[in-house]
Amino acid sequence: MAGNRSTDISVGEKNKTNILQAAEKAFAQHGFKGTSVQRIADAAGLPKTNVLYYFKTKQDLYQAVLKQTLSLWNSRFDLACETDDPAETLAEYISEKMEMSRTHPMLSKIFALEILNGAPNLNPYFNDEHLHWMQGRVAIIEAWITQGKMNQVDPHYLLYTIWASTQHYADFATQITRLRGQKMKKADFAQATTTVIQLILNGCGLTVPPHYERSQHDQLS
Amino acid sequence: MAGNRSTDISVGEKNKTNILQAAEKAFAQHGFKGTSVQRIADAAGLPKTNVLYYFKTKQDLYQAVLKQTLSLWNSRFDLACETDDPAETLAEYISEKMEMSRTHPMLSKIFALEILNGAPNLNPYFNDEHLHWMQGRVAIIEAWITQGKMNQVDPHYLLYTIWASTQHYADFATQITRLRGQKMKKADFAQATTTVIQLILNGCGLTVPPHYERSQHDQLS
DNA sequence: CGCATTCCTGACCAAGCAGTCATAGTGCCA
DNA sequence: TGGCACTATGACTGCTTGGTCAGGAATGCG
Repeated sequence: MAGNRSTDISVGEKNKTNILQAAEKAFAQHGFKGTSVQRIADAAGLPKTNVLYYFKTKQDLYQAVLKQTLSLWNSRFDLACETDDPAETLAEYISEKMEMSRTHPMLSKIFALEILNGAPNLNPYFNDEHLHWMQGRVAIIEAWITQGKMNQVDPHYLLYTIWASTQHYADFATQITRLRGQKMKKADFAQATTTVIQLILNGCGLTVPPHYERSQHDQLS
Repeated sequence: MAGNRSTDISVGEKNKTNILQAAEKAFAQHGFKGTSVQRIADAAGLPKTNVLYYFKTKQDLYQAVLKQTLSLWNSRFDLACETDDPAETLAEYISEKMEMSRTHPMLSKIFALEILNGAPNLNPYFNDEHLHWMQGRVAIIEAWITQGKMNQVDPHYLLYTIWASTQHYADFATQITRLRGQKMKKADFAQATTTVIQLILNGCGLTVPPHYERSQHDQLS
């Protein structure tokens, strides 16, 4: 038909991404067991058999969604080194993770559900990567401590705290929304981000870089 | 038969608690949808019909488990007032929550799963209680700030951070275990607790009370 | 046009599920 | 002894589910 000449992607690819989007939403909300292929198909506006045509099994589809999820873990912190400024580096890392919680809450939820279920679908490859990443980051933080750049804080628990307090805004959004009476908007996330940065950086004996400081008009009376 | 004369609880009560324990474990690991009544029955060593005899529906059983879960939220912080010492109060609160994550990880997971699923089973009563609690705690923290006892930190985000970074050790135990290579022991929890306290209290501009300080032999080289 | 590949789908099936029911054992009190 | 309440359970039912299959439509390409 006319009008679609610019889309050189095949109909198959288009359908696949469409299905993946619907699946992402469904899995994030209801978990693997709680999501039926029929529900995903309905959300994607396709017959169930068509979904099974592109992804042979529900497992395959879930694995594909999970793969996207793991891209969440990429960050500029991956490339940090011990000569970097800890305050700047950590603030940016927290900022990145908060932005992830805001813009991709469903992927965060899927990861959380996977962990809660005992992570049966996280393959050894990811585990190794993850462990390797962890060891590298821990070494850098320990170097910063040795150099006297920051307080002595166990790097493992520091990282867990950063993950927890940022992912929380995606995973526990339901709870937060109920307590606030409305969903967190972009400005709320900005405020939450500065608060988390303030807490953790000060907690490490670091000074919050000017760029990440609370802006004037956000001050309490 | 002989031997049971000291147990004045009826066989029914004994079975009920037995079933509840099995259900707690199963729901925490596989969620509501992912748990079959049969599985719970097997874990409890009873025929499925017997489980349904005590709890008419799977929903009922889940609700009963969830009710236990909500007891997690009780804390000595509930009774705090603005004349209390913020450092001492918050340190104790964090300590309590960490202890909950250590001793009742499954209940924490069930709560997390419930929230992730959109909290369809949290009744309005709990929501109201929870909101009321929140408002009370926020007021106290704001008073502390006004009194100059601690830095200006948005109380809401402070509380979220405390919840997140403590519950994390229950909900994400699988991830932590894989990264460490082994489960966290009691001593590890103690260290994690002091680290979280240090981070958050320093983050608020508070001094960690001596009792909650890292002990000497835990120091890094 | 002709053929192959990709795409699409209704009908169907076996398994697992929550929940019902009829039946039966058990302890207790009158 | 009879009756009642509680406890227990195998057999069964109706429904949802993931997945198969056979056949048909669209598309691209020589």
